[in-house]
Amino acid sequence: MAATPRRQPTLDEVAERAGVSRSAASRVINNAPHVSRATRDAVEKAIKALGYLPNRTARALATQQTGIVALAVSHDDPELFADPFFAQVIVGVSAALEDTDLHLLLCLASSGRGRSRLTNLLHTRGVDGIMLMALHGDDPLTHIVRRAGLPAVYGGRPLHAEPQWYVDSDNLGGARLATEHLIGLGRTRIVTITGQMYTDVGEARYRGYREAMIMAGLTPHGTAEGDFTEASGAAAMKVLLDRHPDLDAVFAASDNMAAGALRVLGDAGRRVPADVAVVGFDDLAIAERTEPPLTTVHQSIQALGREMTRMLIGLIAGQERSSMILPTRLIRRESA
Amino acid sequence: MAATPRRQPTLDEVAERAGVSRSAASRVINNAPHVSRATRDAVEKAIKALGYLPNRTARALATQQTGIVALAVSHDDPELFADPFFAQVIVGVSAALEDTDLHLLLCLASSGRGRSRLTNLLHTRGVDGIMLMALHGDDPLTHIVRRAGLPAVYGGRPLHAEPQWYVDSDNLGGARLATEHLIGLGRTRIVTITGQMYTDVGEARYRGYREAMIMAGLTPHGTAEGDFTEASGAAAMKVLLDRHPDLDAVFAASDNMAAGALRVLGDAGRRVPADVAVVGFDDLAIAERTEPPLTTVHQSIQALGREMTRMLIGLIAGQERSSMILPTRLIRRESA
DNA sequence: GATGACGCTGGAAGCGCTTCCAGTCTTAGG
DNA sequence: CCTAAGACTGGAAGCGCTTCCAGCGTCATC
Repeated sequence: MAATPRRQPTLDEVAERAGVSRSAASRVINNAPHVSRATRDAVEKAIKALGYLPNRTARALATQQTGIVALAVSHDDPELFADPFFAQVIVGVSAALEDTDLHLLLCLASSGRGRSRLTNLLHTRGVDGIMLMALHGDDPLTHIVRRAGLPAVYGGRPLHAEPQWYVDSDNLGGARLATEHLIGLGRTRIVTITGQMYTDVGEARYRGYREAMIMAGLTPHGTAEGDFTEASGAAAMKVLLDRHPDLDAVFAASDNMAAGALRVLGDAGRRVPADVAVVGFDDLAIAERTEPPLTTVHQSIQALGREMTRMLIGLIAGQERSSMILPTRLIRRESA
Repeated sequence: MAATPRRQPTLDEVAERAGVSRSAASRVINNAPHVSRATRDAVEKAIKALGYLPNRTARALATQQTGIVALAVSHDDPELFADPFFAQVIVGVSAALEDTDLHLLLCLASSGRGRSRLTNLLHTRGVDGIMLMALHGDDPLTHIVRRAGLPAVYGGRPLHAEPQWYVDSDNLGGARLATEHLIGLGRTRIVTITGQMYTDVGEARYRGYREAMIMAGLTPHGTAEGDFTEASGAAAMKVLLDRHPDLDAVFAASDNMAAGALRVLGDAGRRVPADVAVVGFDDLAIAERTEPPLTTVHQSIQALGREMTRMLIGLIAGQERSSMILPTRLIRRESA
């Protein structure tokens, strides 16, 4: 037999027991003004005695607020979702939710089915607002969300489509930082391994590299595109070594790609950092375990999640908010 | 300015437009019996014209079903939550939810605050049921959940406290499989590195090893306790080599520990599998990348999530259900 | 032609809460 | 002592949906 959902006491029972009207009891619970000391005490006593807790659904119907926010992730490929990135975001979001009475609904919305479920959720007013992560350029979610007309905050920006509210890491600035660090080391033949150039992250990190080079009076020395994975970093490194055997530094747009590059450099007999300095991006756990440990750009994913959530809460409350860029910083280890 | 939540059309408007009563319209939507062809057509036309979608909250209030299930995880340590394990569970859960109209609420409930939020969620009837993961022996969540009287399914069993409904991997059987494999290889001086013995997983995997040994007429050759991490596996391996220099095989209760053991064995000059055969447990990604690749016991975490969800859905629907143990199987690679 | 049985229908009563509003009771000020 | 401004109060009307029920036709059966 399935569990028997005990019947919870209702506000009416509380009111009756306290000898007041339901409205009075309601006022006590929401501690609204115009409640006498005596009423308050009586109601509170009744609440305690009955173990009363207001029914969420009923309250939601009356107030038109569900008390739930959604986090939609546009990847349900287990491998990609398993990325610690999402876990970090979720931890950040949860932290920000911790002292509100909002709860988190998680939607994996990459498949058609997932997307239509999300659409339905939004249009049936199942949540008060939504956070979106990891969208590609023209992800259909963008339209779905806009049409629903609910408060929505983006984590990162879809390329070429600046949403009204987003929180993003300073990819441009971080890449510049990394490149400037290499330049400061006296390197001049600096190449870069980029992420996919059709993503905002990939594009911004490349732009940061480029800007730093030009500002320093150097010319970008070579570029190869990867897809943020270790394997792609290794492949890109091979291409670059082949085309620019004289390179003396590489900026990889992700730690994973940097790890791949490190491996290839080692195999090619180049010493790091003596012959080639390497810096990555993300500051994942892997960065501490590469050989040598990786100098990289740190971004706080938890902070990203936290700020998205704060922003969303603000929007739901009807406050003015503006988008925000979270700072990144260079972590110096031994590879550069 | 915050987004303006467009007003959605209501059932009354649909009914009016279709020229029928609200109850008739409702019947069409829930495709209940006793609806004439004409009524159905009229209502469906009105629905299409108005873009109507039933309000979730209102429906929830009337039916006493929220359409939301919770997944509570008793770890919010980012490091632990980042474990691909949880991501896999979530993917499995989402898959099972995909063709229902239930949604997933995620609760990180290890802190006191998190737990009281969860308690509140359950008692305010914010969800229809709950799935619990990764509980230690006497986790307070157990009581909280029992008291709430909602359908609850456990992933894995808390030690010494068999919940009424759970889904678990066959840890005992898997460990036996692993040990038997080593025995089949002709090894006789087989040691084991266990997980924490105060967890059900740790205990069951140890028991499987022990039973297999005894069944084969061998005596357990040596045991060291780890905590499922790579570092602890390495430490345990050192101890075992020291105490049982003649060992010819090791069964590690997790791939991470096996990886640590492999490293230590290599440093000690033992060849794997020639001198010492090693088998792990979990079949994580790491198992394919160790040197040599690790023979291990595979368990499907996604399946775990999926089955938990199916079971919960059944319970919510009032069906009879019984707990279930998911099979594990041996994956042969090169370490044994 | 009377009689059920049955399919369909709309009215109405909830689900459990919030909130508006019109009253009643104080109280201070004149 | 009268009055008006507050402070409280409970009744009632929602929020948007489901569902029970009584009522109505329509048909096949006797």
